[in-house]
Amino acid sequence: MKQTKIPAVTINRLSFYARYLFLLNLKDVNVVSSTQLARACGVNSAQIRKDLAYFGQFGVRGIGYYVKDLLAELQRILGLNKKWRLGLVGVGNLGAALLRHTHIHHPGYTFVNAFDHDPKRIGVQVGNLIVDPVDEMEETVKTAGIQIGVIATRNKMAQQSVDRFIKGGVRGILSFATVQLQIPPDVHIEHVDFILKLDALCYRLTAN
Amino acid sequence: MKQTKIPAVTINRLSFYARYLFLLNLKDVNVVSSTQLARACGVNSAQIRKDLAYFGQFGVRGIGYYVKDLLAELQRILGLNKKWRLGLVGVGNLGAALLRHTHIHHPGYTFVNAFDHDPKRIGVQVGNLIVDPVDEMEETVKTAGIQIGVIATRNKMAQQSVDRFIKGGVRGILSFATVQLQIPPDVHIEHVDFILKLDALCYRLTAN
DNA sequence: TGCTGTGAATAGTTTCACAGCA
DNA sequence: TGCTGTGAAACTATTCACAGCA
Repeated sequence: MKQTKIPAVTINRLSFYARYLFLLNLKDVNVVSSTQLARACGVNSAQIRKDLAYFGQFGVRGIGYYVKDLLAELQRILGLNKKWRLGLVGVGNLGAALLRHTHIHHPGYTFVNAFDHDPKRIGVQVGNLIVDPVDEMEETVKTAGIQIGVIATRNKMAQQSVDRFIKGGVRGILSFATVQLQIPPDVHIEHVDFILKLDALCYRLTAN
Repeated sequence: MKQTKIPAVTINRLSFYARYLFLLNLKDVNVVSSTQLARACGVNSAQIRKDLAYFGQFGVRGIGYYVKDLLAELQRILGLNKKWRLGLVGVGNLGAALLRHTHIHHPGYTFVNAFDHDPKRIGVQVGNLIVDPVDEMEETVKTAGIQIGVIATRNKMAQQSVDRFIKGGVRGILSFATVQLQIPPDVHIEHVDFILKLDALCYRLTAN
C-alpha cells in the first residue's frame, strides 16, 4: 500500500480534510473542488491535490470530488473505518477527562480499560470504566485486545507504562507526558504537549 | 530582535532544549555539548547549533555550553522568564483538568480566571478559581490583564469565545477545539488536537 | 469551460563538513 | 584537542503552471 514514505504533515492534513468532508456530507453537499476544500482548511489547493496523489486519483476533471466517495477513501486510507480499542494509564485530572470525553465525530475510538498505580483510585468508576491496577496491564492489554495505549501519568511513570503496553502487544502510543520515551522501532508514538504550544505563544507574544 | 522569520519547529525545539537544560541544572551539571544535548533530545547536533544561531552565539569552542547560561538565554528568548496570565473558557472535563493541572516545571503560567456559558457551572469552585459567566469575559479579561486565552469549550462555542478574548485584548490563543477559528493577523493561535494524533497513529498502524 | 493530476520551479529545512578558536 | 559556528550540499515540502480530460 505505502509506495513511498508519506510525510506526517500530509497525514495530518488528510485527517483534517476528512473532518471537513464529514461536515459537508452532513449538510448533503455532493461535490467539492480542491479550491473550496483548500479555502476551508486554510491550505493551497495544489497541496490538497498533491496530498491525495500519494494514494491515487479520486477526483473528476472539470467537476471536483464527490464528497461521500472522497470521505470514504480518506477514512479507508487513514484506517478510520475500523474500530480502535484504547487503553489509558493514569486516571488523574487529565486521564479522567479523556475517559469522559465524548468522541462525537469519531465513533471509532473506544477506551476499553483504564489503569492507575495509585491504590486509592483502583476499583473506582470513571466514565464507563472501573480503574484497574497497573500490574495487571500486560495481561489485560492482551486479553482485551488493546491496540493503542494512552499515557496520562506523571512523567516519572510514563516510561514504565509504555513498557507495559508494549509487552501487552500495543504498537501505537499516544503520550501526554513531557519526557522522551524509549520505544522499539516497530512501535509508533505521538506526543500531545500543550506546554510546548504555550511556550510557542509566549515566544510569539514576546518577539512581536 | 527577530532578524528573520524563525520557523515554528525551531521554537518548539528550543523549548525542548530548555526543558532538558532545566533538568541538567537540577542535577548540577555545568557544561553540555551540542552532541550530548542532541542525543538527549533525539535530534542532530548541527540542528541544535543552527537553531541557536538564529539568536546569537552562546557556546564556547572546545568546551560546549554552560548549562545555567544557555538555559537563561533560552528562557529569555522564549519569554519564559516572565509571568503569564491565562484565562480559560469552558470548564468541562478537559477545562477542569487544565485548571487543576500542576505546572511544576513551568511556574510562569497561571490561570487567573475561568469562564463558562452554562449557568449550572457559574459560581462553582474548580481548582483555585470560581467560574465566571462568559458575558463578563471581555470586561474581566481587560481588568485581570489576561494575556493568553485557552479555549476548552465545545466546537460550537469556540469562535465566540475567541472573539470575546480578543475584544478583551488577548493576543495569544491556545485552542483545544477541533474547528478552524477566525482571528485577526496580529493574534497568534496554537491548536492542541489529540484526535489528529490518534488518526496519525491509526494510519501508521494500518499502513504497516 | 473548469476542474484534476502532475512535472517543474521554488522555498524551506536539515545535515554535512570543516574553518576557527579556547 | 575538541568543541562551536556556519557556508555549502542535500533533502524535503510547497506552490506554480499547464496539459489533459469530463
